[in-house]
Amino acid sequence: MSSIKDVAREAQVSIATVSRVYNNPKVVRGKTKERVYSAAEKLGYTPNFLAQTLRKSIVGTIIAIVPDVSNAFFIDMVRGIQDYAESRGYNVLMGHFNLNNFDIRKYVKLIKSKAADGIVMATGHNRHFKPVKEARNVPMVTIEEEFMGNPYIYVDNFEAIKKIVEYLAFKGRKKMGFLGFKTEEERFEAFKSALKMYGLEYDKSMVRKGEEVGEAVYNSAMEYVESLVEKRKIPEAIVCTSDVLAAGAIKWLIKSGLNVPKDVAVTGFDNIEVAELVYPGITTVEQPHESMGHEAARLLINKIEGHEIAKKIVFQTRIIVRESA
Amino acid sequence: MSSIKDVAREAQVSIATVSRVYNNPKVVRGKTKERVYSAAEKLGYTPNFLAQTLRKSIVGTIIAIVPDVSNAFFIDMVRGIQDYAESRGYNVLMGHFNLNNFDIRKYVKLIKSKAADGIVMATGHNRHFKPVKEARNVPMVTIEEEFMGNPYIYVDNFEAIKKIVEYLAFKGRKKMGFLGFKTEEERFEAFKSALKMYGLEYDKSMVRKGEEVGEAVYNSAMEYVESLVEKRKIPEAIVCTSDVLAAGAIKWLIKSGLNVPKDVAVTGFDNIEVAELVYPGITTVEQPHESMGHEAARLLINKIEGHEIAKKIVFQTRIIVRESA
DNA sequence: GAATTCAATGTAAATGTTTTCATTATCAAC
DNA sequence: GTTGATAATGAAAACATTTACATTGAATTC
Repeated sequence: MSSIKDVAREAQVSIATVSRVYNNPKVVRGKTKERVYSAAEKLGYTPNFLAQTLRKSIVGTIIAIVPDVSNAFFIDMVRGIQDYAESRGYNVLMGHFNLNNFDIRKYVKLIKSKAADGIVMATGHNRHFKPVKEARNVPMVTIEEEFMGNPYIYVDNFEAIKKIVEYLAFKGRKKMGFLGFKTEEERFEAFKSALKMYGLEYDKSMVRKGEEVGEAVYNSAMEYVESLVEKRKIPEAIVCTSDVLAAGAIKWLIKSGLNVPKDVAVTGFDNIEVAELVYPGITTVEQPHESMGHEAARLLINKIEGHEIAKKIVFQTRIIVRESA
Repeated sequence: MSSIKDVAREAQVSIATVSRVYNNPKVVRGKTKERVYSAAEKLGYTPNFLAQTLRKSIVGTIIAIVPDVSNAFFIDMVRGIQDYAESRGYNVLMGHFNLNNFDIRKYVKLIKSKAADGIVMATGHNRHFKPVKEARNVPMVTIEEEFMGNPYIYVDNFEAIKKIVEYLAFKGRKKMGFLGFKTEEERFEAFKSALKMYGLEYDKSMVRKGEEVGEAVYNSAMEYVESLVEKRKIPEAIVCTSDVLAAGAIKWLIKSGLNVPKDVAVTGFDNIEVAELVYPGITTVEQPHESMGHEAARLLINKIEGHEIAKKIVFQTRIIVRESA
């Protein structure tokens, strides 16, 4: 690989001039520029990124940490992050983690060692991670939940679930079940509080909150439906905390000879492709994943570059009505 | 940020010794090591990644380029890449592309500028990208198809489709349709050739090959089923080139009052979560996405580190039988 | 006690840039 | 033809490391 020195020699100028041609071309004479360009072309020269950032001490890379869950909406989020980062000239380093052995220190180290400038962490499990002192001064933005006092992007889960329950209540459904995970406390609280708000009875036996770690989403839905059928306590509606759960529930309800939505209405959360793909299509809450990623990256990069940024950005959701409810 | 110099001063040793403590600890005396460690601890020192790699001229970063399509299996692939890269101490930089305006030169530049060491490109559209001369000596491994003579990871599509057709023929299905995309030439050829092999008739009116670019997968399935129903030419089986297509087809078949699999059997490709999630579950071909990513990363890193590597790795597939066929 | 080894450490060059400051070239004005 | 101003360029320091080579000091051998 040829370096700036080689180009300088070839073009018969100093290395400073070559550098200027790339960084501040207007200060160098047209003819000299020509010489430098053709020398660079001839030698196949590309400025060395490492040397550049070492000298300028700004890296231009952010880390996106997403959970080790093949959930379609994380891709959209990552794309949002990546797209925006690119528009600001930043690269995105992929990080992912297993819920059961996540150690953010690995990523913090990348920041401290100047391999990257900041972190976007996209997960709904922040509360389960203990704060690490090393992460004190690391530029960080989280999605879904706050973490260590950093700015975060947030979807109004409470309002979303309230709207769902309201919609179902409006359609005349009274006995409602809930299918979600233990970690989704906010959504569950919203569910109970919405029931109360609309004067509906809360029946604990129609609730399942699975362990997120290591439990297949699909199995959770299956077991839930099986237990309902066994107990002969079929709700008129089931509020699910994801489209995948909803799809699973629908499948097993149909298999059990029940009709969706006639016997049981089912709602999802996320509005991922699956919601449109299954039959009946899933009525769900749309989360603007890509925009969320976008905003997260924007906040982070602004923070990295020393601008004042918002402490919290709340996204509102909307209900997408399909056939399942 | 404190540098090696500060640590050296604090520990009263030369910077070379500090460096050795991190890179070759066994050559430095226990007591000295102690002093250096505690100085580093006190100053919160982490070796500067940029300076390290600049000096050592090995970066430890690979780029993973995936299509700008939220297809679930790309996540698995990326995870495979990331997982393996991590095990070898490499970082993964995310790249993605739009089919209609992809320019690999952007990523090639990252390699030339030493921001990364090599590229894994995961797409089934390589043949549509024109070779760029800049990419000549860039370490690169592609998934699904060859590109510019680079090593690649490959799934035996021909064999896979043959097995599917065989399975359907064995189940007594005679009139078969095909739903895929124009770019999936190999799978289509396999379909036709398998029909011939089993003495079945090829009916062009039961084939749809959509334009991949810009066309929603879901719509493609819908239009396909609608046209079949309209023409009153319902095949006994439909071979789809992805699970998403299959799910869409199933949905519209059911909506049209047909029974899957009784009236029409439907098969997918990929074995992504959706295949399990919908009702009826989709009989499909499993592609080992994660392993493919894994292997791709392995090949690439070995190449980067100068080892001899295979020109091509072929993965075999297997049929996963569910309810749809 | 001098010579020999070898372990531990230090010195300084090298990696490829950017940028400050200094120098030289160019040109207009007198 | 000086002078002065300005435009163009160069020299060298700085960024934070690693590492080949040199030096020191202690232990071992005779």
